[in-house]
Parts: sequence; C-alpha cells; structure tokens
Amino acid sequence: MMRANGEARTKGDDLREKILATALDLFSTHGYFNTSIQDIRRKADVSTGAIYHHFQNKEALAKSLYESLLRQMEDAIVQECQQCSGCFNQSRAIIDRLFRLTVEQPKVMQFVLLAQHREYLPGEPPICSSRPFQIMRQVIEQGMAAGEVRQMELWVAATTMFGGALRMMNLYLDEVLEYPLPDYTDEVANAAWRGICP
Amino acid sequence: MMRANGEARTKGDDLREKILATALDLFSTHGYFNTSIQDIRRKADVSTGAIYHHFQNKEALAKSLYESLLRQMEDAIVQECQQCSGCFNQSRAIIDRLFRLTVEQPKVMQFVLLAQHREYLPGEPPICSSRPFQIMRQVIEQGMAAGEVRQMELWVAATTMFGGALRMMNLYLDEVLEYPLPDYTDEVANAAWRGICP
DNA sequence: GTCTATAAATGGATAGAC
DNA sequence: GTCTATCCATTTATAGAC
Repeated sequence: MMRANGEARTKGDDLREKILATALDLFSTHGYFNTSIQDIRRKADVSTGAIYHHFQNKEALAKSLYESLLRQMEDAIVQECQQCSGCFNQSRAIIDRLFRLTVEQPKVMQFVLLAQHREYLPGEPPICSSRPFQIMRQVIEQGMAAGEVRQMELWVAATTMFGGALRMMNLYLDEVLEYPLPDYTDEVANAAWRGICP
Repeated sequence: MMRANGEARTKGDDLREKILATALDLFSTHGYFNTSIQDIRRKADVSTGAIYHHFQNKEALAKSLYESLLRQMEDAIVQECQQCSGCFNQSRAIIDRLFRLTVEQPKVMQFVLLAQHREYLPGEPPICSSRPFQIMRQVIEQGMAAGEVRQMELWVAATTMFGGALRMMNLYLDEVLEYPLPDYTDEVANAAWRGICP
C-alpha cells in the first residue's frame, strides 16, 4: 500500500483491474442484482478469495467501480471544456464527448448513467449531484453570467441544454436510433442552444 | 373470471389491488430486488398464498403492475392531447400533465420512468418504445408535417422537446429542485419549443 | 495473496388444510 | 380463495490450507 505512483503494477493490481472490468461487464448487461459473486468469479477466472481480498464485499466492489468511472467521466468532460471557450462551444464539446464515450464504452455509460445506484449503494448521492453534472451546470451558469445565455432558472437552462442529449444517449443504448450517435451531435447541440440563447 | 364490466368488485379484487399497491410502494422506494415476497406479504397484511393465487410469481406481479401503470399514463396523455390543438399546445399539455402526475404520484413515476425494468422483466421492450413515448413522438411528427416544427431529424426534435422536461422530473424525484415542479412548466415548455420551432 | 470448501441466511415458490 | 408451514435453491461471506 506504500507504492509510489508510476511504480510497476503488481500482479495483485492486475487481478483487481480484471475483477473490476468483469464486474462492469456483468453489472451493465445483467444488472447488479442479477450478477452474483459466483458469476464474476467464473467469468474473470479468479477465486472467491481473490475477490474478497481486494474488496470488502459486493457493495464495496460496486462502489469502487462506480466512483472510478465517475472520475473518469469527470476528467473527460473537464479536459474537453478547457479546450473551448464560450458557453455554446463548451456545451457542444461536452455533448460531443459524451456521445463518443457512449459509442466507445457503452457499458460504462450504461452503468454510470442508467443504473439505479441508490438501490444497492445506500447513502450514495443521486447522480445529478455528481461532479460531471455539476460541471455541466457550471458551464451554463457562467454562460448566463456572461450574457451568452438568457436569464432563466438555472436548472431549467441546464436541463434544456443537456436533457435532449442525455435522452439521445438513452435511445442509443436502447438501440432504437437509425444512425450512429455522433451523427446527431450538431443537430442536438444547435437545437438545445436555441432554447437558451438570448 | 366471467364478471362483466361494472359488476361489484369482489373481495378477491380488493386483495389483488392491495397487493399491487403495496408492491408499487415497495418497488419504487427500495427497488424490485430489495423487495421480497415476504416484505409485500407483511406490509399488505396478506398471506403468501394470496399473492401466489393472484399472480403466477414475483415477476408476473411486477409485469402486471408495470403494464397497468403504463396504460394509466397513456390514458392521461391522450386525454390531455385531445383537449388541445397545435403542436406547441399539445406538447405543453403533455409536460404539464407529466409534471402534475410526478407530484401527485411520485411513486408511480419513479417506478415507470426510472426503474430498469429489463433487469427483471426479460423480453420487455425499452420504455422509449412504450405507448406514452410513441404518442409524444407522434405529436412532434404531426407538428413537423404541419410546418409548426422545422424540418429536422424526428428523434432529435422529440428529445429536444421532451428531454428537458424528463430530466426535470428526474431532478424532482431526486429532491434537488427548489420550487414545486409545476412552477417550472411554462419555462421548460417555452425553452424546449424555441429549440424546434421554425 | 490466492485458493477450496463450507457456513449461515435468505429468497422464491409449493403443498395441502380450511 | 385464503391460510400456514415448509422445501429447496441460491447467495453472500468466512475459515483455514497453501
């Protein structure tokens, strides 16, 4: 536990990653409750003992996975924002990145955005108060302060800007869209922007 | 099983309703998997036998509940649409009704809109292809045909119009909104409409 | 650190009386 | 139609060897 950053990964770390990756796979496709420790053990080809060595219990495993993916998502969004200026450009960049993430890592988005974590992670705050969503609201808030967005209730402005995009991601994950998700980026961002621009 | 409509409700019907109401309560607050038949039995003050007499199994109980609530929601939306003309008025009326339903029956909306039914109802189509959502898309489709909505991808137009409202319902159910949901109706509907009007 | 074997509990579902 | 008692499968988690 005293390893410095950058040190060679131990075999234990690999195993831990393998367990997490397998759990993500199973949780996102069958759900947390339909996935037993047995299932993870079998698919990851590890032993029960290994799982319980790395994680206190099933819940802690899910919590660790959830938090790690949320951080990952936050980093992606922050990075995207820093490369743009202006409320529209930043909002559009966020949608663009979210759409690409959804296509590239559908299981991550399925697990992070759609699952009802509070059913198995008691005490976890709702997803809408997580960092990624906070950042989206901040972008809109700054835009409003700068006069790029017209004066309106902040929650309404934020849901107007990003609500449609989130629904589109939902539709993609439910496999009802005709074209690849990124094809819709511009139309979605432009339409949403019309809703909140002065 | 041969009762004509309108005939007096039997004691069995009452019991069935009681079981369904209790199941909705528990499913929406704790989730399907965190609710055992025991829990329903205890809270509804009925016996295990009664539950299994009225429903084949736990899954069939959930399915019956889900379908009944979806029909209820569809009726509410259709009724609302018929009292209005024009794409904007109809869309606004749908949002208005959805918001009121969310406040009046949060558990129903929690269960119908937010739960991941496919985790426990295998074979169930995704919620976005259910009748209520089909109707919302039809309203937009007709508006586009009539020239009230500008020409754009139908899915994008529909998510732009209703995506923000659905997110707001989400926020309300997560208890993060400052004011009562219906207070936001006009601002939400107007902002969304700006996104799709010509 | 990782393994196997197993404990302890809970769950869904059924049988059969009334 | 409704009840009680109970079976059987599954699950999480632990104990203890290597």
